[in-house]
Amino acid sequence: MSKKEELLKIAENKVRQGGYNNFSFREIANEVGIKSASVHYHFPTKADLGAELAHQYTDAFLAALGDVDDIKARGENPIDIYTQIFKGALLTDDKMCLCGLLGAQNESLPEKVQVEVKRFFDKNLTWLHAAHTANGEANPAHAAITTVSLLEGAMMISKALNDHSYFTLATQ
Amino acid sequence: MSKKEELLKIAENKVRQGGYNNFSFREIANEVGIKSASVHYHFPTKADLGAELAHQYTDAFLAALGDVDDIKARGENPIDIYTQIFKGALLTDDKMCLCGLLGAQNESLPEKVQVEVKRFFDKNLTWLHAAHTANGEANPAHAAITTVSLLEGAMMISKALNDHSYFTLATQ
DNA sequence: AAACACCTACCTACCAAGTGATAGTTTATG
DNA sequence: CATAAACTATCACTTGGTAGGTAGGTGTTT
Repeated sequence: MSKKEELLKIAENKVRQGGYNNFSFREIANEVGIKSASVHYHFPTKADLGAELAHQYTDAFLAALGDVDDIKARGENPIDIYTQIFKGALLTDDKMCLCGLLGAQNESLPEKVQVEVKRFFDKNLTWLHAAHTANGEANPAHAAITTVSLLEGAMMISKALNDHSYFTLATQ
Repeated sequence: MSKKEELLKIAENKVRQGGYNNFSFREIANEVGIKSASVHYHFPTKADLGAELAHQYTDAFLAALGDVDDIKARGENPIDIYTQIFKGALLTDDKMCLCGLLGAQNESLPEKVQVEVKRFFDKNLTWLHAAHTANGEANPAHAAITTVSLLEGAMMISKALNDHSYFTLATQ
């Protein structure tokens, strides 16, 4: 794992705990064993780091989701898959969704980062629209926004109450 | 309106835009026309300010909700009232729910603030449990967490996508 | 009435620590 | 030798917080 990848991984954990302002170049540099000035070699500005973080997070999330048609071909329900991936993110890492937290504090973010957060939700809604359509939902647009809202909200409240059982209760 | 109340009002707006770190004593002091050192007279530490902010927000929110029995007695649906109050907070102020944002970044908050955020959601879930029970729901605990999750999530995504129509779509 | 203590709500002046960022330099690798 | 990836050293600025002072009001004692 390259220093750059390490920096992103550490920054991701910090952002998922406390938002965009919850990490500094000095902190993440210390944790990977380099100097803060060297972080600027990999990421010219903090906004660049934040944007790349959200971009890679989105790509990894979509890759984990897979293809709606493939899921249907396997005889599985894509909405169940989607829910399980959200649940995994919360239970495995005990952390919020990166783009969920960033989305909530959207107004205070550099524009570069806002664009990537928007991309995350656009892609999620597109995927969910396809999934609900494949499921024969009458109003896939409505079902899509409802699905992602419920999951992000349940995640947020589980973190606020420090009790994952609320997520389980909301999604069963 | 006293200086203290002004400070809280300005801090609230900033937190609802970008979280706990999105305001400083200097900023809010400047905006009300006093010095940052004087803010410490009203709030010994930043954590005290944050905690009082969340506490007052919760009280105001509960007051706006009113009593479940009264709502039922008027022949209205308390869940509709609850939804409308959430919608009003988003549309009127164009801002996230204060405790929603704070809840998402819970891990990075001073404990004093965490306690108040927890209080917000505990009280909300209690209110919703009573509301769904009054509505004759078979599983009021499940319905309560589902209701608040959907609304908080829809709010977050509407902010992320900078388009309130997603909130409307999710709640109709 | 005058003197006193006390309180509220601010002030000035300062501090140590942390912030993102820059310029220029060195070291290791292919 | 060239490039990548780090370094040292420093910058201007912001952060929460503290120490101590002060003007004006209230109340209480002499």
